[in-house]
Amino acid sequence: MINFVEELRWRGMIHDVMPGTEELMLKEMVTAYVGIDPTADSLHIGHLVGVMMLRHLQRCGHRPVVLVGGATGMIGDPSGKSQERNLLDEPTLRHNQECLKNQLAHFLDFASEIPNKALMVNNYDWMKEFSFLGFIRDVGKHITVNYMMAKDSVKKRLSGDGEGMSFTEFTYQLVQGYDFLQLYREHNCKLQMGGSDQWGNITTGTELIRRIAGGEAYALTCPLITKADGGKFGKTEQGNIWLDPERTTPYQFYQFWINVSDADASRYIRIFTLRDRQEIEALEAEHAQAPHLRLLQKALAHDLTCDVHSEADYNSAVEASEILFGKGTTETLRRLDEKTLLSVFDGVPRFNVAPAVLSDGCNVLDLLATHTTIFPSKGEARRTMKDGGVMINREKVTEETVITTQNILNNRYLLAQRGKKNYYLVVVADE
RNA sequence: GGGGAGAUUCCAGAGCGGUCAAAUGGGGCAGACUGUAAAUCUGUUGGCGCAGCCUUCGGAGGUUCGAAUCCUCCUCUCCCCA
Repeated sequence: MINFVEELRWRGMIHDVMPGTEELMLKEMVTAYVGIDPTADSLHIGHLVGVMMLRHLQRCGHRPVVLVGGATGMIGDPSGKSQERNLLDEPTLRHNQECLKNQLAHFLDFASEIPNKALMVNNYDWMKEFSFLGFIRDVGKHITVNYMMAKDSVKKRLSGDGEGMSFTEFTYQLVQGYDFLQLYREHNCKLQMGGSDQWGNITTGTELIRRIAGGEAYALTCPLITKADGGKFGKTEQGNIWLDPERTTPYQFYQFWINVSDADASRYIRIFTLRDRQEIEALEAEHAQAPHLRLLQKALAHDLTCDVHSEADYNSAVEASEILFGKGTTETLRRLDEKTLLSVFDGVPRFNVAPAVLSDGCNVLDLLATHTTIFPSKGEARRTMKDGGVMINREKVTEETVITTQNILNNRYLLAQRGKKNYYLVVVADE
C-alpha cells in the first residue's frame, strides 16, 4: 500500500492531519470522503483539489467516497463568506448529482469491480426523513453548544460586527458531522478530507463518531489554493473556470492553465497532476533553465485538458492557441475551413452584421462601434487604432480602413481583434 | 432635538466665478519590451460629424455677460452634543 499521507505531503496538499491517520492508512484500506455541494450541474476548478485528494486516495489503494451535499447545500456553510442558500428542488438536485458524477468519473473509478471502487452518496437521502425532534434528540444532545461555539468559523461570526449568524448556519457543523457518522456506520468511513476551512466541521464529525459510536475517525485538510498575486484561484474576469465544456470551452480551459504564473505553476503541478516527484523536479529544473518555454504550464495544461476533456480537445486547443498567439496571419486564417475556424473561435463573443452593410464598403469605425459593440464608442475605437491595437483578420487597421465583402472569411466571418487578447467574431449574415 | 462637515468624471481625491471635460493617484484600455508571464516604460481614459461642437461636477431653481465654484430650497451621507 502506497503511503497516501506521504504522497499528499510532498505534493504540498496537507494543511493539517489528525495524529494516527498515517499509521491507520498504512495498515488497512481506508474509506475516506470529500463533500461537494451540488449547487450547479458542473464542477469548477475550485472543486478540483478535493477531487485530486480522492484520486490520489484511490491510487494509493483506498476507497474514495464523494458525498453530494444535497441537504447541507441547502443550508450554507458559515465557514467562509457563503450566504444562506436557496433550496434546490429534488429533480434539480438529482440532475446535478448525475452531472457531477459523470465529470468525476474522469478522475475516479466508479465502475470497475475493484474493492476500492469509488462511491457517490447524497446526504439528502438520509437527511430528508430525519425529523427535527429526532435530530436534536439523537445527535444534538451529544455535542455541547460550548464545543460548537469554540469553532473558529462560529467565533468569527459571533464576535465581528457583521451580520451575526442564523441558527440554521450554526447548526451546519452538526449536520455535516452527522454525515460523517452516517458514513462511518454505513461504509466504515474513517476519514474526512477537505479544504483547511473545513477543519472545524470535520472535527465535529470525528467527535460525534467518538461519542455516539465509540469509534475512531480522522481528519485531513488541504491548504486553500491561492494565487501568488493574491487573486482568487479559479476566477477570471469571465467568471469561474468550469469543467463543463458548455460553460468553459476546452480552449478557455487550456488557456487558463497555460497562463498560470511561474510562481504558482510549481505548486499547481504537484496538486493537479499525477506526475511523480522525480518528473516534476526535473521539469522544474528545465523550467528554471528556459522559463520562456513554460514547460510547467504546458504540462499542467496538457494533463488537465486531457483529464477533463480529451486528447482531441487538447490538440485543437493547442492548434487554436498557435493560430491566435503564434505567427498566424490573414493567410493562415484564410486557409482554415469553416469548421476549424469556428472551433478555434468557439466561445469568442460574436456579433451579427447584415451583408448589406459591407456590400458598399463600411468604415471600420462604424463596423466596430456602431454595427457592433466591440467598442463602446467611436472615440475609444479611434484611440485604440492610433495605438495600433485594432486588427481585422490579424491585420492592423487605421480609422481610414474600409471593410468590404472582400475581407470576409469563409463567406461569413470577420475576425476583429482588440489588443492582443480580445477576439471578436463578426458573422456576416442576415438574421 | 441642537451644532458642524460633505455630496466632483470608474474609484479615491483636488478645484472654490472665467484660462475646467476638470489637477493628482488608483483602476481600466492600448502600445513598447517579453514567455500569451511578472516587472518596467509610454500613451490613453465623457460623447460626436473631433483644430470645432454637445452633455457632465447630488436634485430643482436663482444671481451673473459667464457657475463645479455664489445664493435659496430639497435629497442623501458623515461627525459632534443631547
